[in-house]
Amino acid sequence: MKKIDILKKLRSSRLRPTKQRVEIAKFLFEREKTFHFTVESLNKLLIKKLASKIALATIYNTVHAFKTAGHLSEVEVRGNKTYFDTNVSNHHHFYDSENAELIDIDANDIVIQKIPKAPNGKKIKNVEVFINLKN
Amino acid sequence: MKKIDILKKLRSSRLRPTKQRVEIAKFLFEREKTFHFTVESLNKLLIKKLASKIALATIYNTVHAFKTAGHLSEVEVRGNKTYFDTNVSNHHHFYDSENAELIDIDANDIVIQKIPKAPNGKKIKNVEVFINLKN
DNA sequence: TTTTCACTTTAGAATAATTATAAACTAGAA
DNA sequence: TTCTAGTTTATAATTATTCTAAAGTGAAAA
Repeated sequence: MKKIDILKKLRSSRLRPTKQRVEIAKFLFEREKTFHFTVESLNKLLIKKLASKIALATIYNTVHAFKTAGHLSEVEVRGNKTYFDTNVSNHHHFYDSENAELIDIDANDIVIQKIPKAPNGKKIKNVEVFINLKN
Repeated sequence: MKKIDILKKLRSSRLRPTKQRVEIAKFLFEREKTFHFTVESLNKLLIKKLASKIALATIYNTVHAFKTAGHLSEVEVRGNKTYFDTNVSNHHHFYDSENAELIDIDANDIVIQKIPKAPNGKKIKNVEVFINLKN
């Protein structure tokens, strides 16, 4: 993803392309593969990568702004920290608890044959499959 | 579940049947239906139910001891709090985010036709399906 | 350009969930 | 009954996250 596209992405979601947002966006979206992270891990990686450091609060703000804008998705993982994913399409996850690592599974690689109907006036919003791994 | 069975359950997992553990176990396991809770909600319910109150740290200790012993399972739910479930068999969940409520789905009510194979030397430990609900 | 102001960033305080500590208590073996 | 390892408890500490309020900045308007 080019810098110009980063700027477009930010502007299209009514987020001013500040220095910090552009740097974080470049770090997150200029990748081939999807990227999974927690705010803590992202912060550490940004400290390594960037000359000037970005305030932790800004990283929280920015990640949430990106999530709200639909540029990041939040992944439910048992435990204390919140995981985010640059893959915002409908997909699933392997979770390797030994390395606290998420691995994407394409939506087409899982086919569900039978599913219960939603209870009392509710509808199904989405179905997430989470496959825990062991050695 | 009778009191005698509560005592058995505790002893069989090498947990001394202290007053607090017995009370918490009775509250959790003397039920027809499965019960979902957070430590916070359990604490509130126990305060209502019991004359003497149990220290919050003890509730954390006990819930974790029960989980380690296999009497409770932990459910992955996005968000800050940890949910527990008295249903320890293999099963799935609906999640109604509006009421922050979990609803059990029997393992037999979901059939997965196609599943990817585990990556690099890993094996599949278990598969959890999580169905988010909306109105 | 310069001005202006709503939007942002920031450091640090505040909050919330959970875990650690260490002293007092207790179940159950001897 | 005595003794001891296991347990409970109040409280402090830790961890993740959010809040606050002051200083900074993009970009529209003058």
